[in-house]
Amino acid sequence: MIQKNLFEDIMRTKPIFKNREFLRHTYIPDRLLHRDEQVKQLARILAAPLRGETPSNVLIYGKPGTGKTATVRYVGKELEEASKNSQMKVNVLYLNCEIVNTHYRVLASLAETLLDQMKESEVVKNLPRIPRTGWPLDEVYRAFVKTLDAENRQVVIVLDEIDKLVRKEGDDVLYSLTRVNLELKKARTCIIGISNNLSFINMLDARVRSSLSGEEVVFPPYNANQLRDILEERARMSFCDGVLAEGVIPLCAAYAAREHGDARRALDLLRVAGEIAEEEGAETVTVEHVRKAHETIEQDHIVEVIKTLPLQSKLVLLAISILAQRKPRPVTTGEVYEYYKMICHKSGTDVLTSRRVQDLIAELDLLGIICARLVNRGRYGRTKEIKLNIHPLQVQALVQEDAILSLVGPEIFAFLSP
DNA sequence: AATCCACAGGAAGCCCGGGAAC
DNA sequence: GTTCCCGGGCTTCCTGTGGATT
Repeated sequence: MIQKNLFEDIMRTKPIFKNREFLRHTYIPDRLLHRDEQVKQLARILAAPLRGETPSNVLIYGKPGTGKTATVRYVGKELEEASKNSQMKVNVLYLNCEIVNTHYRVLASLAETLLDQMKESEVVKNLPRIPRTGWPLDEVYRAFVKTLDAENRQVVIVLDEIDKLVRKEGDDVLYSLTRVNLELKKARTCIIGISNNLSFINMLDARVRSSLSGEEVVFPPYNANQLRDILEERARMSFCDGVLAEGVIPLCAAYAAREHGDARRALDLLRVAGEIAEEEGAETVTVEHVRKAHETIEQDHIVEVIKTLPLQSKLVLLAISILAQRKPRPVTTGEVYEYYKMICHKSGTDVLTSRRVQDLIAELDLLGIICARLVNRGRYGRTKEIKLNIHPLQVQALVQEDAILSLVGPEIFAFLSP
């Protein structure tokens, strides 16, 4: 009985998606809507290499999901194409500094990408390969410079999330990258830095700052109308004809516009809504599916955050969840601390001071897992009223997954349950 | 008006692990 | 290998807060 219906059911319903890949934010579209201004500006700056000149460095700002990376990649691709027909060779090196963020690995990774791009060339054989680890920094730097300078060319270095490279004084990587032209005989480089953090520039060394911010391109958030255009374009490519009900795209756009115009968010929303509809066996995607998708995404986010919380924060959260389950009114800092101490004793964990726990509660609030409101209760002091933003039982299930707490064993949870 | 509760939250400093420099 | 430095987690100590109570 199972076998017979299994595929029948699936085949009977009409498909929702043509190709959902176009809804992923890793996909770079052939044309970028509502970013003409930025594309033009960037192209104007980056046209210099084609004339054999070195372009100035560029800093690109904008909130997440405003199309910064997509635009730069798009312009970069076009630039490489155009360079094939000109006498000047151009290489575009893309690096995400969130993933690669140490001095050593930035240089090594850039050199590696470049070697990769010139693997047909003869000179490649004489160039050093930088090992993953082991060399002193100056040697890595020399190898990097040698690789850059192997040919006559312009190298555009794109540093995505460049702010991740800056920690107070330690911007040596950026310093050496901005100075590297002085050591090159044949090649020229320029840097495109992408950041969603406007204030990071203030943390830079003055010399690096002036060098980096030769040109600036700002990416404003998309408004709801623009998001709608983007979604409509992608929806045409990804969904089967006529499966999207009236109002689906505007609602996705509205949700995302509320989240400071994040196009990624909008695309995710649309994709998840489609997936939910598919799972339900529905033939069309409705606004109700979008609402569910919105909740799912929000929920997934919180679940992920809780899972990765440090142990002590989990214990505090556990205390809050149990108290919240036991009584209807909001719990206070003092109550949480008392209960937290008890949990620590039962589980054999170190007990932190109440001051520290105050900070942990503030962090949980900031993460959106709880909602803490400062209240004055006159004679009965001043405290925070804490409410949980998700179901207590879900919190307890998630916390129970913690490796350290699972070593303690389930008896602690048995003891804690009401 | 004075008091007082139950914390909030700032400042300073300790401790420890990890990476860089020597 | 050793020393130095740095940042993050944490503690200690402290001052501030605003309305119910006296």
